[in-house]
Amino acid sequence: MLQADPLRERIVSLFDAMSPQLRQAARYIIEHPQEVALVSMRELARNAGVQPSTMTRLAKFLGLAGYDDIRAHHAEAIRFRVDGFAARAMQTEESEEDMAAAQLSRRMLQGLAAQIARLTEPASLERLTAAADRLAQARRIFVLGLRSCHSVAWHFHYVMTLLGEKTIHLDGPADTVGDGLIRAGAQDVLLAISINPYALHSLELAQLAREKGLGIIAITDSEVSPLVGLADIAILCSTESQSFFHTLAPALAISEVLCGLLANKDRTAALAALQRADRHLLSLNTYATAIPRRRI
Amino acid sequence: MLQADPLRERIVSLFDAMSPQLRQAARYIIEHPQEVALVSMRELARNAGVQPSTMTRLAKFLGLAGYDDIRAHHAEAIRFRVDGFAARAMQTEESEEDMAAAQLSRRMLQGLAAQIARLTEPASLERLTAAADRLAQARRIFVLGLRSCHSVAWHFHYVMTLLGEKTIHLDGPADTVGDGLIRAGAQDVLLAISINPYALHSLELAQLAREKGLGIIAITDSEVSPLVGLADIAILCSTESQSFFHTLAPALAISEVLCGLLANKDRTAALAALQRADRHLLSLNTYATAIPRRRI
DNA sequence: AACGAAATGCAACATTTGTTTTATGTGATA
DNA sequence: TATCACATAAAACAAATGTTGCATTTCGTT
Repeated sequence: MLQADPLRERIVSLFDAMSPQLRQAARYIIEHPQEVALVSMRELARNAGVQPSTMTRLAKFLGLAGYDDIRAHHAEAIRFRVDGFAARAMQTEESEEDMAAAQLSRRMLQGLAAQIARLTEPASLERLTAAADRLAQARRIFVLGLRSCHSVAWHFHYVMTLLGEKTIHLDGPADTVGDGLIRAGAQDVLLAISINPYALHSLELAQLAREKGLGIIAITDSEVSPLVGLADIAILCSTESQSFFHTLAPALAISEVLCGLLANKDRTAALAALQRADRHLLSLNTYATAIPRRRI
Repeated sequence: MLQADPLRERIVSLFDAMSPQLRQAARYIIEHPQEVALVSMRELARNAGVQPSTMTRLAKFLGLAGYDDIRAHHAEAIRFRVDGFAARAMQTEESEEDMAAAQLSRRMLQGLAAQIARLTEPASLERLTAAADRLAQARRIFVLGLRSCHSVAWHFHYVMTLLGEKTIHLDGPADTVGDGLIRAGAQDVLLAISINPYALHSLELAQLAREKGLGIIAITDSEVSPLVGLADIAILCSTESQSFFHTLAPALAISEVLCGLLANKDRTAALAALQRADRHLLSLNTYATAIPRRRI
């Protein structure tokens, strides 16, 4: 609430020009900004000790169309504080219609950045470190992410293969996705990634893993995700975006943090493993830094 | 945000006993707690995709007198949070090792958020919209991302399959990665994703595509990436992270923005396509929202 | 003191709100 | 298949909301 706030400043600057009743209303709004968004205008007027019409008149006095503008502004301020610096206004329907592409892009990116930044809340960090501990203890890590979540699952698996052979990616053609679990046991952990809408197969496999005694770490999108009940630890990521689709960027960020934490548990071993992987890939000519001269 | 909250816990614990519509309403409330206090019930219902009556029924189902109890509770939560962040700093009673882990996590996440936020610079936005335009014009889009970039390529492809059949994912077993380009021509575009160290195969395929006359859009990590010279448009994303590994979160964000921009070009068509995809997947029983009862 | 203008209170208005009632659909049971 | 119970959608409802017009009061000016 200490941020620059144009409406607030306007109220203050025009305060001296107001009538006594307007001042009383304005003073109450300045001193109880959050109440404006939380109660009805009539109740606010009652609490401020003025007539309802005074609130409307105050809005017009400020050059606004009506009281709703005041409320909308204060509601936005609350959202702003909760979401960090995200520009909200997702449900504004019509504005999205004619939004310039650049504007849509900016909004999407800012939203993503805010969602990732929100993962730094203590509750999330605790779950992240707990999950990393559990994964570190496991004999093997089975990684499961179907459909849209495949990208996250595969990324985690890929990075982990650079570190060692601990992970097994539950994926494959011809409906062999779950075959990896054949030899899974109580010493192992399943890292399951699934977001709404939840792939049925993911849930089935997670439950199977549970029955087999595996520990389960979930990356999912809600406290009421079906994975939460199955998992020992569930890390939550928001998936909402200003476009048609869900976003997986926060989920990917979580996956990357888990990799980072795991590597950090034994930095020298991680470094050695990475060097070995480097040598291997180098000897296979996997990488290049310039456009290759094509053969023939 | 994730503090102990009796009503919240009650919703979660009773979630499994709810009907589908009640669940949808409850899920939205769980995932958007602040909105409950900031908008009217009818608008909340609209955003949650349920009937207004469902909100009332949810309140009664939870043992409350009416919806106003739900709103009052969430409003109270917002009022309390005003100085809640002082209390939050106190509750961190972690071991030193966890402390370090949490610190690393926070640093990584903040870094990722900042990198994505930096993509909103005008130069990036221009390239993004130009790339989207080019992709929209193309007859087909070939998507190429190997090794670590597979996750981004696949995510782009997956989302685009929900919209139509425009993309072809250059991937496959048994060294058939490049086969998709056999029938590629000048009307097509290659979306190539590659970051340092650049997979040799990606560069070879990009060059082949160039020779075949395809347009090339690149998502890569540097102005001096070998892809920049090949590409018509190169979108740059930073990949540095506070850990051992490169991050792909910004690249994924770019991919998501491109999808969003493409869908935005014809919103009604996109909506129709998504609905058709929905129906298809629904009829295949692909998704579930609860733990499935396992067969035998 | 009297006038006029501005400020204020009050009541009626059209909307919108949350709720309840009434149909309609849907899926399980016998 | 028929039946029943239940979940859902649609419509109707009273209560409240924000707004407006008008009457009253207040206050400065003459």
